[in-house]
Amino acid sequence: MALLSIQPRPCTDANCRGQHAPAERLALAMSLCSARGVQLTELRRRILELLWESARPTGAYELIAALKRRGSRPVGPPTVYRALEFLMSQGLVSRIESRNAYVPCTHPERRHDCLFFICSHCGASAELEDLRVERLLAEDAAVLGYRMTRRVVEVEGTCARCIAAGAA
Amino acid sequence: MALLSIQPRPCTDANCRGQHAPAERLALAMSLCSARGVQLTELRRRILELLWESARPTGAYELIAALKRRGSRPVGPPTVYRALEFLMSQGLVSRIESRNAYVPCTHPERRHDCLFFICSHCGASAELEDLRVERLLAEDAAVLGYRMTRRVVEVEGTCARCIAAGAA
DNA sequence: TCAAGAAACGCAACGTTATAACATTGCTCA
DNA sequence: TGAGCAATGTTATAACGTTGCGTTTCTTGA
Repeated sequence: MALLSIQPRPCTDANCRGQHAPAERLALAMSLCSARGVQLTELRRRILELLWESARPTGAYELIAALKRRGSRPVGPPTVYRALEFLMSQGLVSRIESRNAYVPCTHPERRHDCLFFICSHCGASAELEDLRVERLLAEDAAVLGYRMTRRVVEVEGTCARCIAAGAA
Repeated sequence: MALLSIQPRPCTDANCRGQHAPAERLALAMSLCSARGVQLTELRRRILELLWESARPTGAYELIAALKRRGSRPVGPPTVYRALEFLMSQGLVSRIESRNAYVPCTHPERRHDCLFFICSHCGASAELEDLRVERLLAEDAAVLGYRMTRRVVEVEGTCARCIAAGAA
């Protein structure tokens, strides 16, 4: 399940600065962390790479199994969850709430909550930024008197590939 | 924790038809089910009532405990999860993904995915319908080539009451 | 350069959420 | 009257996540 060969997911952002090749992504992640005075340790980097290499949102226990397959000595759940928490705190990874799974962020240099589109057939996910949605949600929050701190927007459906392949 | 006295959550919908009093809500749920040829059984009704009575999204195991407290003979997790699945399939209940918890829908007669606003301080949630958000998400899905089947929109923040009460 | 403190990690045990697999009940209807 | 079906019960286990505490590694500053 998942964690295949290296294959960056397509960028759907018109303003993409082109940092989606693995080497560039790693360089970006490292430079962001060092600029912020935090450590992108070996373990954290390996987990981030595993997420980059996966075709879809990946669960914590899948990551544990993948690390073991890669020959790293076994790590327990707390270790992986701590690394994921760190990566999320740095905007490098997002959690997909509806799947209990994690995806790498395509634009960690911008701190925001993205929209996620998840294919219920193949499991793949796409990330999108839409300021109009953010504005509307902020507006609705204000109407209700809420001070907004976090957005979870996850759209489930069938992706173009699976529709073409005849999926329901 | 939760499941206090009966206290319908406020309706934030301008077109509200006023069915939020417990008796009216029950009548509406029963009439919807019978019109659809499905059974709102004793167990399903009790669980729905517990959700109505709760001040916030309620977990499955909390419901199990609440049923036991109420003197119903003990039910196991599969039983509760099946009832919740039924209630969700009928639009009577929604799942809050970011909390692993369940809330009753204020407008079960309209089949749609709502926006949820959740207070990270007191845990209360509010439901809102916003066609503009739905339209934008549908549009974004179309751009990506997705056929949308379900929306999860959960905004976390601090509610007006908690802000007033001096919460962070 | 080395002690002190902080950050990261390892580990065992446990808690929480959800489902699989199979048995039972009770009702309807030919 | 018993086959068929929906709903529920039972047992076990899978899947996801956390607590608590001890050890290692890194940083920092005299």
